Amino acid sequence: MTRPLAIAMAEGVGAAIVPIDDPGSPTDFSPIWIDWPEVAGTIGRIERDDSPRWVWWPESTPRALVAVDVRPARSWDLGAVHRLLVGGWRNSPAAIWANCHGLDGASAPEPAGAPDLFSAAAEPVDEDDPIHASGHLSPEWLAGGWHVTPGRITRHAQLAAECFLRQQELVRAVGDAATVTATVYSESAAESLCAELEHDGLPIDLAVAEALIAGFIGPRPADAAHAHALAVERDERVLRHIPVDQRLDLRNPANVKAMLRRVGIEVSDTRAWRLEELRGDHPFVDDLLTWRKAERISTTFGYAWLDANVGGDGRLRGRWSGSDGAAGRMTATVGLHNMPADLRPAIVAEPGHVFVRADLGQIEPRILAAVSGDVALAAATQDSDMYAPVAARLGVDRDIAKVAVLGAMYGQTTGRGAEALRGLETNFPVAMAYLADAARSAEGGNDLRTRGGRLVRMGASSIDASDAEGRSRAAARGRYGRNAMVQGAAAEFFKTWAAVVRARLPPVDDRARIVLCLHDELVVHAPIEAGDAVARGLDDWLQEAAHRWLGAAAGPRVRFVADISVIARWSDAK
DNA sequence: TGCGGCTATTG
DNA sequence: CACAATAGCCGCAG
Repeated sequence: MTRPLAIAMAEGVGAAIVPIDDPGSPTDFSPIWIDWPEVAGTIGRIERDDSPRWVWWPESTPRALVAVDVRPARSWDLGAVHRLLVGGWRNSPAAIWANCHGLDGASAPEPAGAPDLFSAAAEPVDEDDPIHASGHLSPEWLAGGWHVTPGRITRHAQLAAECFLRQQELVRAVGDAATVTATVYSESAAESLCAELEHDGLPIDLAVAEALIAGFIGPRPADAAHAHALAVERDERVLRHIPVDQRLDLRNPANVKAMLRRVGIEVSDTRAWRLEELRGDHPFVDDLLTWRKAERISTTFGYAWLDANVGGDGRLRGRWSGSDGAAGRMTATVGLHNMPADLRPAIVAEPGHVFVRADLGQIEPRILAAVSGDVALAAATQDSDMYAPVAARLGVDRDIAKVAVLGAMYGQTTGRGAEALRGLETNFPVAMAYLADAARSAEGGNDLRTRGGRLVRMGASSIDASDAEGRSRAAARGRYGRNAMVQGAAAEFFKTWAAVVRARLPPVDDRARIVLCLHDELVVHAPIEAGDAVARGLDDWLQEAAHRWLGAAAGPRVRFVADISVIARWSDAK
């Protein structure tokens, strides 16, 4: 049994550790205090000797540990568990505490702000007491960060220990305890990974990046005036097609629509995919689409983006979240998840290093086979291209089968795939019923839980079926819920894989690090000589992750596959 | 100044 | 533009 240790720390002050051995009264446990100079050494030694499960409040503690070069293997991230249990993205200590104590988050006390007419009569608060009279965590106490003391840090650790024991009980109450506990561990590991991704950053070659950007918008402007002049010049190349007295703002979609009408083109909106077919109708359209591309680079992925997010060490850094949003996928800022493919040649491994890139093949339909327990669909996953056997069963082309399967998971009701949907229902009735059940439940406003136990909240009443707008909202909820069960389980599986890779990389080469997670893709930065071993590892560790993830609940055998390559730059992958 | 609409990019 | 995300700019309400 891995020993749980609650930990809280503050840079420059020290760390408090509270052993959690007895579920009786954790706040009575004797805490261990470590002064700042000894923090890295002592915690590193405990990690090596005992490998405990560290229990912590989210975000600051894992980041503080990475900053002192401690990367614990096992954790129980109270924020990750809270998000799993109650859904949504909140992970503040106040919200975690409230849920652990059966309190309504809405009744939480507001922090006392600047004195005004109404707060003048408020009762004085004791800033040394963490518990408010309402039972919630005291906002004044939480806000007392300016006065960080060993006593206060120790109290944080004790409160974390208390929440851990409550969360353990809540986790046991959610579905299959082994599955949910396994998810808690991998979700917590993902939070550690997020802290590490923020710390390590993604290698980027600045010279290559600048050259690529220059290809779209020209060389770096000397000053603001020059930048403005270049922007006017770019605008002019599009507006030249419009009479001078009728030129409008290219950044205003309504104006663009009006100018399109001026050149004889009538559209309901001006999105690129719609204008693409009209490229040949008038040169204005072609120049407009080129302008849009350049404008996007200029505003979102231009020189300012490099200046703001690339460090002096040539690493691109953004904020990472282990489970934001609806179904619990990882998210990242500053374009780490939506960088245009055109800029990817700038993501280059450092000298003496390679990227080992692996992406899961057809992850969502494979996950659907697993979570639904559909034996026929699981049989199809034995093929490295599972759409081929599905197409054979349906008697349609592979592309039709693929669109139909994706359509079923997204809730599509029209188009090419809709006809093949009936074939899916007769050949894979278990999987289709699983999706239909999720959709029906969500339409009615009922919350769902993913296989790993994540609550997917609908936040809507079931009385919406009276009018057209209400039916439309209900249908949207149905599509959302149907997809969340698959996308969410896929996210949980991906994080299981990432957690295994994170745990297994150091023995192969402790300089090999995960530098990017992209929903179904992992990028590891490794010394050249470790590249092949890491590549073999990624596949082995995928099988290990599949074994763990599938093993936690009964179901047919499902095969997972990955495409793995050892490359110098991100864009080199197929 | 905050928010919804529109747009672009990715999985 | 099915499901999800981040992020920029614009117009408009307050």
